[in-house]
Amino acid sequence: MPEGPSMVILKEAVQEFKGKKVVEVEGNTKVIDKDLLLNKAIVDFKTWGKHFLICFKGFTVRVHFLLFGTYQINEHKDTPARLHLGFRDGELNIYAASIRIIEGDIDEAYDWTADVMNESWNPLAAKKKMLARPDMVCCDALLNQDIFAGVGNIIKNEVLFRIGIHPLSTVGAIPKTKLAAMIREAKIYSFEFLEWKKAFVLKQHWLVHQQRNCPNGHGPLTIMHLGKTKRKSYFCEQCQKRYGTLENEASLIWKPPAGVRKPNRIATRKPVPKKFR
DNA sequence: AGTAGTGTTCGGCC
DNA sequence: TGGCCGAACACTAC
Repeated sequence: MPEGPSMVILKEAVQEFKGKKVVEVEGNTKVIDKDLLLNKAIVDFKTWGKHFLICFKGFTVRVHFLLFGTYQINEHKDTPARLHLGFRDGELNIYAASIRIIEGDIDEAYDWTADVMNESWNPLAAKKKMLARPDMVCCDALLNQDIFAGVGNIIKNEVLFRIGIHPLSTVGAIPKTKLAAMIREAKIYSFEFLEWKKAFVLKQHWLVHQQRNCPNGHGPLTIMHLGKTKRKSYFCEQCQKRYGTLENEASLIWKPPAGVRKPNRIATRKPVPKKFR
């Protein structure tokens, strides 16, 4: 769900509700005054990076799906929705997402030039932002939503492999052609991601992300949690060149704690049989 | 069947 | 004041 292209898919999928009046508001979100939305018409749907935006006159509902969020259109699960919008003919259900209201003009709230999927995406602005932080490592730069809104861990790993740059290379030290390639590929890969995801063939195009071996035959990939973000990087030491030196290198390499892991779910729930969904 | 992950925010602590 | 860290969130493909 979470990366930018998935938000574009969602936006396209809900076009039938554009201009339609919300006639029912439910859900366990705590931050929405349900009466605020009731009987209001949806002016537009927008996306900014990983944000899905439901625009009303004078305010916008911001939806962020984080890692686990899901949605359903004209169908629903039996679990309570975080936000349910009912229309005269149809419904939109959002689960496990972060919801917020943004007051006022949405153009005031967002820098559209930072969104790799937006027509206002500005590569030069991205270049400026990166060169303002020359010591930032490339894996952090790509995940920085102020610079590359919409880019997530998959796109990060694939872009760095495509351009042959080691994730711990610093932004200021890589050749300018590589900097340009990084910015260019962030957008190109995002749109390829979009098409592959629509065709349900995204995973089979991954060259390094969640892979074991270098696609160019260099043997096992290196897999480490890197950068301030500590997100998993998959990369090939031979294909991806490292530039620049780091004073604080140790702090940018993280190992997950060994030993007993905590359960990642609080309660188990029996899956609902498909025929009841 | 148990686990890791397409992510961000928040409070607490130095 | 601010950076760093862990917890929380809560779904599902593999």
